[in-house]
Amino acid sequence: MSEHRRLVVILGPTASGKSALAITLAERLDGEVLACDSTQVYRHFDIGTGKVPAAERRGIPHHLIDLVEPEEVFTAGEYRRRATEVLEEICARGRLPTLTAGTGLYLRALLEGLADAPARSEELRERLRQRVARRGAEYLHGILKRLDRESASRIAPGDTQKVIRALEVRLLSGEPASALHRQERTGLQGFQVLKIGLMPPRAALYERIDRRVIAMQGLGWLDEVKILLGKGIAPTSKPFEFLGYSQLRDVLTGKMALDGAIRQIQQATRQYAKRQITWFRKERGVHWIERFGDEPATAAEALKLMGAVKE
RNA sequence: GGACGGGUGGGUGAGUGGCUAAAACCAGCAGACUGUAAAUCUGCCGCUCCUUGCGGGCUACGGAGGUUCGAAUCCUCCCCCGUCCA
Repeated sequence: MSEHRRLVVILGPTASGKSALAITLAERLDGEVLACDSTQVYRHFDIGTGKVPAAERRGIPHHLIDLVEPEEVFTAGEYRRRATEVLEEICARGRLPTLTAGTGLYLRALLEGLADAPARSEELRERLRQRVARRGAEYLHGILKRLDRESASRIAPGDTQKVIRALEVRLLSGEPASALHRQERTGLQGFQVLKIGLMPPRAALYERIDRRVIAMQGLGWLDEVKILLGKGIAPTSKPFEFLGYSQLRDVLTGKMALDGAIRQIQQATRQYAKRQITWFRKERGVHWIERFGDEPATAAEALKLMGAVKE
């Protein structure tokens, strides 16, 4: 019964056509779309994060988008809570949840759960960061080596961000992160999950990325950034770290020329796509389709996988 | 025509006699990653051979010669590029 609830996950690198496929499937199967994307949860950052405009959603409800303001911090744990709720609601309505996943960590957090570790503490992080500033990254890694040898051996000394998180966990919980990570976690319960992975040929994907950046430009991306800055959103807030937003911010403050910025955004996006591919390759139980999500053949194959169509 | 400055590996750019297949950064390739994840980090990155080693060989710093045990580094001529003078 509860196992009869289904969840379709469409995962893949940026620009692989996840949204298009999700909308097509949702239309055919009475579904609703939910995003698994760390950037689309931010309000006002629309064009560059690739949110599907309302007019192009063909009436399909979209969830887990525009959850927080730019100055807020959003995390994988928060995503998991929200996504679980939304999933329940969609199922209660008797509809099929269709998840588009670009953020591997969030997907894992939702499907497999997170360790029972403490949430981040800004004060503690600040103190640790100051340590790094004064004594260097190696020093902080040395402390971790003393408090949690196993994590220290897994985290590169130069990876201050991860060293700080491991120390934070150890200091706040009293237990090494490595031990907490070994504990049983409860993942998503009661769903039969079908994972469809989009993996178009690399060269074609990169071309599409390049073209999409230009297209976003044509949609008024620069103006969007101008408005964001005009609203007084701190240029240092989280979403300004997202692909393109930092470059466009620099264009507006005269630190960079537009054409150079575009080239840089294209490049950074290609690099990001590669990182996503590296992550998703390890994801288990994925039905890979080596095509873009907006190709008819892809939808046909996906529908077949779901047993919705027989040929 | 003359005077300087410069031509280095895919790019930028250090290097002024041996420690240099040549810093650093970028790009590229591969990878890691359980609350910042569109983030953060790691490895490789001239060719080639094998007994895979702080291993061997070859090629490489505009071109051709030369000096030297040894040259990207010094000398000569030539070819390009930039600036200035005529």
